[in-house]
Formats: sequence, C-alpha cells, structure tokens
Amino acid sequence: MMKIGELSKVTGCSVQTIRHYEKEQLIASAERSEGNFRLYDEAAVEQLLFIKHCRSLDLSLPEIRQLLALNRSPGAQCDDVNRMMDRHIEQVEARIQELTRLNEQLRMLRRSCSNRRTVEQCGILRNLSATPVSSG
Amino acid sequence: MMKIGELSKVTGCSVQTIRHYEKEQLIASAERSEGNFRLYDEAAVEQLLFIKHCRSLDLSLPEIRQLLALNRSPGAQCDDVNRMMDRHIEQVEARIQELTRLNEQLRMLRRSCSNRRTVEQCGILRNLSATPVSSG
DNA sequence: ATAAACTCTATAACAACTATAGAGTCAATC
DNA sequence: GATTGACTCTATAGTTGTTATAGAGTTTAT
Repeated sequence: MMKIGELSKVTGCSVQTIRHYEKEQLIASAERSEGNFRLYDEAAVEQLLFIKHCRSLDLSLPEIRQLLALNRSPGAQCDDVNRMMDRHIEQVEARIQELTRLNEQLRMLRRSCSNRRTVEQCGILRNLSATPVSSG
Repeated sequence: MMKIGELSKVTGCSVQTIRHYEKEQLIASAERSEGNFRLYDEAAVEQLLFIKHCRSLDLSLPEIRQLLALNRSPGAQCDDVNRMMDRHIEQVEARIQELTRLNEQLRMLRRSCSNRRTVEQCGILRNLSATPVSSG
C-alpha cells in the first residue's frame, strides 16, 4: 500500500489532482491509515492511468466517469462507448476546422502590417476596427 | 444615447458581457443616467465591435487590452502589435497540430470496436486501459 | 525533543463568461 | 395615483480541470 505522494510519482498525476478525482467520484474513496492518510494499491494505479490516458485524449471528467461505469458493468452493450467516441471525434474535428479558419484570418491580418510603422498606420489595428475580417 | 440593452442588441454582446468588459477595463466606465443606468454613444458601439472582432480571433482579454492601449497612443511603433500577432498565430498553429494528432488517436481507438459487442469485448475500453495509445 | 517531509481539509485562483437573487427605475395602463 | 411589465442595478455563485495556498496534523529521522 502506498501513500498519495507515491501514487502521484508513479502515475504522473499531481497530489491535488488525485484528491480532486476522488471528490469528483472518478476513483473510489481510498482506505485510510491510522493517521488518516490515504492508502492505495496497484488497482488504484491502473485506474488512475486509465483516467490519465482518457484526459490525454481530451475526454471530459463526466465522459470518463461514464466510461468507468460502463467498464464496471461488463454485460452492457458497448454502443454507448461508441456513441461517446463518435461525438467526441466530431467535436475535435469541428474545433480543428474552426482553428484552421481562424489561422487563415490571423495570417491575412498579420500580412496587412509590416514592422516599423507607427500604430496610426498599422494595418492590423485598422482591419480589426472594420467589422468583418473577410472584407478587410 | 442608448442603454445597455440596446447596445447589447446592436453589438451582439450580452448585457452581462458588456458589464464584465467594463469591470475588466476593456471599455471605459459608461456615463450614468439620473436613475444610475449606463448610457452609451456610437463610439462605445465601435469599441465593443472591435473587442468582439478580437475575441472571434481568440485573442485574450489582456491581449485586447494591450491592443486598445496601443490604439490610443498613435505615435508608438506597431512592432508590439506584430509580436503579439505572431505569438498568437504560433499558439493557434500549435493547438491545431495537437488536435490533429489527438484526432488520429481517437479514430484509431474508435476503429478498435464495432457495435453490438458487450463492454467486456470492447476494444476501446481495452485499449484505454493499456498505457500508450500508439502501442495499442 | 525537534526538524523535515509529508499529509489532511477547506478555500481561492485561473479565463471568460453565464446565471441568479433581490432591489431599484421607468413608461404605460387602469 | 397605483400597479404592471420590461428593463436595469450590484453582488455573488457557477462553469471546467486543475493549481496554489493556509493552517493544522502525522510520520520519520536525528
């Protein structure tokens, strides 16, 4: 059994984050030592790594909670898992498109000003004052 | 002179957002009517549209505050504006790359499970339990 | 006994809003 | 002139996923 500091080192999650996950019911409340310190076993390491992996894929804490619940009821159909992943992939792709458009606008704006002019002549500020970017 | 509700309609910013911008010093404190209602003129519309335009480009409120300050000192060199835009463009591009990698991993994961299996057999959950995605 | 390193809980901060409560203002209607 | 409804005011809490802090208690080593 290890204390929270060691769990933190092993998993790469900060101590506060682990306590936060407990409060948010992503991991079960840990056993406590006599002195009220949290105690963890290998299963806790596994579960925390699962969560960390999900977070690296930008899954939200509620989404992860749902996955963990499904994981605990092995007889359930996994259509729900698939639906969640599909929705998540859609969101990520929408965000990529959005940022790509944004990037084009920013680069266009950036080309409108070369250095060493005064702000008065700055194409960037002038274009930002005009309402639609595309018309500037 | 218009009240905050009309300014909100004209600019498409919510009433709370306008008050928030005032508190954050992005717009000057508005004049007040006898009954203590905020009163705005056309200049306020312009400035709010400028801010909205910057926000649509994902510029942060501190960045916008800086742009507005530069805008008010027309003699200044606009190198600062350029530097900010370059940094911002870099950030957006980094985020796009990150999300693109993420998307590949999500799609790979999604392919590992077809519908109508039980959770026990679900490739997605199995792969999430394995630590590195790339090896799954 | 004491110091260092660790842990505990509770609370605030971050960003950029959004939502709410409870009170005040204003114009129009009865 | 009282009341209704639409609007506005301030102050405060909630959102998301942490991170940071304060103040106290525990454990380990010296």
